[in-house]
Amino acid sequence: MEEISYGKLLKELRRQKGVAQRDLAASVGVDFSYISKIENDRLQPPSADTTIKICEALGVPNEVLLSLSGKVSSEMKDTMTSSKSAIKFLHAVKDMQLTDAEWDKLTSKLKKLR
Amino acid sequence: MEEISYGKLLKELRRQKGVAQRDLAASVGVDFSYISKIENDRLQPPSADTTIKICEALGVPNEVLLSLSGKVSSEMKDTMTSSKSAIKFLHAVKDMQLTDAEWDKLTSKLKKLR
DNA sequence: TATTGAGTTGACTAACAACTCAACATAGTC
DNA sequence: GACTATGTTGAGTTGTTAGTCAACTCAATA
Repeated sequence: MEEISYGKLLKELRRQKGVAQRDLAASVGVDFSYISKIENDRLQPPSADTTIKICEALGVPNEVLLSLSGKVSSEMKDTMTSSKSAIKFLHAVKDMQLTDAEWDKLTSKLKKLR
Repeated sequence: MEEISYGKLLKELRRQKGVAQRDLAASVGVDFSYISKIENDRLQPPSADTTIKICEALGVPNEVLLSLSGKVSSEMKDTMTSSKSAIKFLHAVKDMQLTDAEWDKLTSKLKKLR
């Protein structure tokens, strides 16, 4: 089950919406040539923040591209490293190597926490 | 409840073991002057990888200093961004702004998952 | 008092991330 | 066949991270 690259997916999404690289770049706030390189996988995926803006500009959920980018927003990093308990959790999680199903279970447990 | 700084704790741990900065630095693989600056909080805590080496050199669990460093190993980052489900979890967690107690609860739920 | 061991400090740097800028190619259209 | 819209490429830029190097201080000891 090959995973599609960030670039290929971005190109596909952008074309689906019928948006030009320049227009997308303008609404995201980057140079259009950067978009080109990203789409052709010449560069690493953009920062989490830029990816989020891209998703917003294209009207797709952030997660679509974020999960392919392998990046975490600085905000997110702060959330996860702000307390010892959070870091302990991270370690436990790393040691367990959760499956997707387990992640989902954990998310629902999380929501029941309040 | 003031939290001790990374530097202060490192200095304390190192002295407890009776190790000189130069010796610690040598076994970690950094310049000894770097250790000095870290201990006096002149620089930000080292990378997660270096912190782990420091803990190993001093014979204390990684978590002791890692939790104060506010950093996440690249390995950890991979764990957290490797799947869409994990990323969904991260978003849910960010939105909730968990307390320490809640993190601990979540960790115990995590352990009961298997 | 010279030397040795330990720690501190300022200035500098290498590597990387996340881009920009300018030039060019290519296809359609007036 | 010039003009326009779109995309690609190479080289360079900016900021940050994670340190290094050389010079110094201070205390103990031979």
